Amino acid sequence: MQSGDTLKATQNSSPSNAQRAVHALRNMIFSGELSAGSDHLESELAERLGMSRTPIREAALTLESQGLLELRPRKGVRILPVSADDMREIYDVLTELESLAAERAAQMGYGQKDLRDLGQAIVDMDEAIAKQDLEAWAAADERFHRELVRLGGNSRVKAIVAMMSDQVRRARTTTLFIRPLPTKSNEDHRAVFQAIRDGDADLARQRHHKHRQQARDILVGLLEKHKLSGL
Amino acid sequence: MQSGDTLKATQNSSPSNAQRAVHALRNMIFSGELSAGSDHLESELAERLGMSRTPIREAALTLESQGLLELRPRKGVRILPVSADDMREIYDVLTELESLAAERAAQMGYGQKDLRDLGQAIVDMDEAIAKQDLEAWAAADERFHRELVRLGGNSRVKAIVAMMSDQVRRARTTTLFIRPLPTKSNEDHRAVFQAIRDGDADLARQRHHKHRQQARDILVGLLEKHKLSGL
DNA sequence: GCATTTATTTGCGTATGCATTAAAAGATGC
DNA sequence: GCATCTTTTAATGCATACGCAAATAAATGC
Repeated sequence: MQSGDTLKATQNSSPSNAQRAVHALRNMIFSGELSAGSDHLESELAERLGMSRTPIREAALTLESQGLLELRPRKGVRILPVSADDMREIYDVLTELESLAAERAAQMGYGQKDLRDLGQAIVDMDEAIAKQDLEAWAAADERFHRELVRLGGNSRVKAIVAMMSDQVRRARTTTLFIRPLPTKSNEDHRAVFQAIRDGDADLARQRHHKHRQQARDILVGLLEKHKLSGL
Repeated sequence: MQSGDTLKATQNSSPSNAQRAVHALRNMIFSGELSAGSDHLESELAERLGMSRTPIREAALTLESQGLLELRPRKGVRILPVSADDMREIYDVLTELESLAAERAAQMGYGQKDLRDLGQAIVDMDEAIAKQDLEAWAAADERFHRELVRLGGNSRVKAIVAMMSDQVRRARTTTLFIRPLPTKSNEDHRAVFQAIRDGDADLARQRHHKHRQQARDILVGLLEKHKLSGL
C-alpha cells in the first residue's frame, strides 16, 4: 500500500493532482474497479477523478512504466491482465532479487532489534493462519518480504521488487482463496529468518530461493487451472 | 542503443514528439551533453529540442522512471549522477538477473543457430581486444549480454537489465579507458557460452554469476579511486 | 447485397496561457 | 553587518484549445 515509486521520497505537503491520480488509479486497479483487460479513455478517467486530462496522462505514463497499464493510441489506457506466464516471469525476478536481499541481509550482521519487524511478520502470519484469516496472512506475508528486501540494503532491488509485488497482489484476489493454507510457507520464512540471524548468507539465499520457487510453482499452477482469461 | 522501454513495441511509423524527446534526451545524457548532476529547466530543454514543454515533460517522466534523471519541482530536471555505491547496486541486480537468464537459456536446449549471435559477440570481442579497440569491445560486450538476456526468455528481466545497462553505459565513459584490458573477461564469456550450449544450467548460472561479480569489483574499485564527484 | 470510397466523428498529441508558489532579491529593523 | 520580513520573479502544474489521424458510419458503385 506504500508508494513504491522508483526512487522518490513522495512526502510532499501538497500532493499534486498527478500524484493523487497515480494513487487513485492504483487503488482502482487493485480493487478491481478497473478490471484487467478493460479500456478507459483518458477523458473518462479525468472526469471520474475530477481533474483534467493532463495529470491523468502523467499518471498513466507513470503506471505504464510500472507495468500496470498500457497506453494505446486510440483505444484508451488498457489495464494489463496478468497471465500465468506473466506470473512465472514475475516470480522468477522476485526469486532472484529477494534471495540476493536475504544473502546481503545475512552479511550485514543485523542485531536483535534490526530484525524485529521481520520476526514480527512471521509471528503475525502464524496468528493469521491459526485464525484462518487469509487477508491478514497476505498482509503479513507482504510485510515479511518487504522488510527482507529493506534489510538487503539495495534501493534498486527494493524498487523493482515493489513493482513486481504490485503485480502479484493483483493476482492474489484470484489465488488467495484457492491455494492451500500456507502452513509450510511460514516454516520457510522462519528458516530464512534464522539463517539471516545466524549470519549464514549462503543458507539464507538458498532457503529463500527455494521458498520462492515453490511459491511460484503453486501460484502458476493455480492460475493455469483457473484459466479465467485475465486477471 | 535500442529503446529498452518497459515493454513497448515502439515501432510506430510516426514517432511522436514525446518519443523523440526521450531518445534525444537519452542521447544527450549518454554523450555527456547533459552532464551528470546538472539541472535543466523544462522550458530550456523544450526550446533546445524545438518543441513545447508538454512532450518534454512526458519524456522526463519516462526517463525519471528509468532512473536517468529526477524531476525536482523548481530546480528543473536533474541528471542523476552514478556513484560507486549506485554501481554496486546496479551490478548486483545485473548479476542476479543475468545469471538467471543464463540458467534459463541453458535449459532451453538452444541449437547452433540460436546461439549464433551470442557466439559472434564473443568473436567480435576477441577481435576488438586484438586491435585494442575498446569502443568496439564495449559494443560487442553489450551485445553479448543483451543477447544472453534475450535467450533467457523473460521479458521483465530483459526490460530491467536494459534499464540497468543504461546506467552502466554512462559510467563507461569514465571507466572504459582506465580498466585493464578485458582479456580474462572474454574467457568467462566463452565458458558461459559453452555451458549454455551444453545445456548445463547450473554451471551457466554459476559461471556468469562469478563473471559479473568480478566485473562489479573491478568497476566499483575504479570508480572509488577516481572519485571524480559524479558520473 | 457486397466492396470500396467518402464523410464524420472522436480521442489523442501538443501548444499555450494562467494561477500557484517556491525561491531569490530587496527592504527594513536592530 | 546580520537577521527577518516583504516584494518580486519565474518555473511549474494544470486547464484548455485545437489540429490531425484513426476509427466508424454513411454513401456510392457495381
